[in-house]
Amino acid sequence: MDDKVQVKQNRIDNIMTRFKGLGYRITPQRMAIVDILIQDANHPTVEQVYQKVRNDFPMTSRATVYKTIGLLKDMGEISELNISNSSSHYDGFNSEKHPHLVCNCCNEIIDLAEDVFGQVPQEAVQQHGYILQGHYVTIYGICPKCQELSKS
Amino acid sequence: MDDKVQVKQNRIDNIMTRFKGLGYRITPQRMAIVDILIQDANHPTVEQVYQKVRNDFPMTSRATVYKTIGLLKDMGEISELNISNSSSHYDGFNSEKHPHLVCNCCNEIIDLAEDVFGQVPQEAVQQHGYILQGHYVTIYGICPKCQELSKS
DNA sequence: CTACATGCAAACCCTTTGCAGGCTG
DNA sequence: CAGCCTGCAAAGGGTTTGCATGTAG
Repeated sequence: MDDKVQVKQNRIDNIMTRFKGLGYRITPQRMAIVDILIQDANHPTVEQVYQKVRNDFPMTSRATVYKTIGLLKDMGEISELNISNSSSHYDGFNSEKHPHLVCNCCNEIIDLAEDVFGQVPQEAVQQHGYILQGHYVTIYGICPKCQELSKS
Repeated sequence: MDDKVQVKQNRIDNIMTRFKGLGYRITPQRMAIVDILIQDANHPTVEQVYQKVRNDFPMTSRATVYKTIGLLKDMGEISELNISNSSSHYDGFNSEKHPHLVCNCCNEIIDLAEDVFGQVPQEAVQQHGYILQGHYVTIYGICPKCQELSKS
């Protein structure tokens, strides 16, 4: 348990170091935004990040959230999930490495273990002469909680 | 070859019959839109469908295309691909059954064979108590044509 | 005559951008 | 003082909606 917390903290520190190295500044808001994206296992949307940052920094604007998330995306530190056609969700870890399980009812998004699909994408791609760059897997279903709710 | 054409034609006929059964009318424009979505293997966007319909029906508006595609989506006859965060692509066949291979360079989208992943999604989902409803797989890479182009 | 179909324009949502002012190094 | 950071408001792109008109059954 403490290990996981430590891993995330290290990740945040690394990101901040890279940030600095690229000539960007580390501000309290940015710290908070990065924190939310990495700590939060819920793959938040920009709006959700925005609301959370505002708990601590009420003056924060959406533009700042968008801009910071844009930087992190360009740095390859977070990835964008195109789960639905409305707003994008963001994953603080590499989304190509693990599938996502989405509840069609409450929209909960949970991470599945890495490498469930092994070499399958590589083999599938080679047949078509493609060079593999990544793969995204989204599985849809109904979560246990929503199954319960639908019974009553 | 002729088989494939026949399969698609049957599919179009079935959709039209369902359309009628639901109380909707079959108009030349709608015929054309359904035709494009089913015949076209390129997973077109609304804009692309719009442009194509306009070849035959220059007065067609975007709204009509959106509304017709909306109906087909609700009927479960076509599926929406959230490949990128910009405009949606539409697949005339069940997208849960086959992965898509997308070229990061020219944005070509091709269908891979069905069932590449077998029972993997089912197993992954059961561990979390979910009821499986579907899964979407998108694999990204560089297609042979773009590999050639980048060499020169 | 009722109900659906169409085109237009406006509204909407999410995201990006430009700009003026503020702050950091 | 150069350059990044912020908030605001405006613009942008894709999609949806309301309404008046048209048309099929």
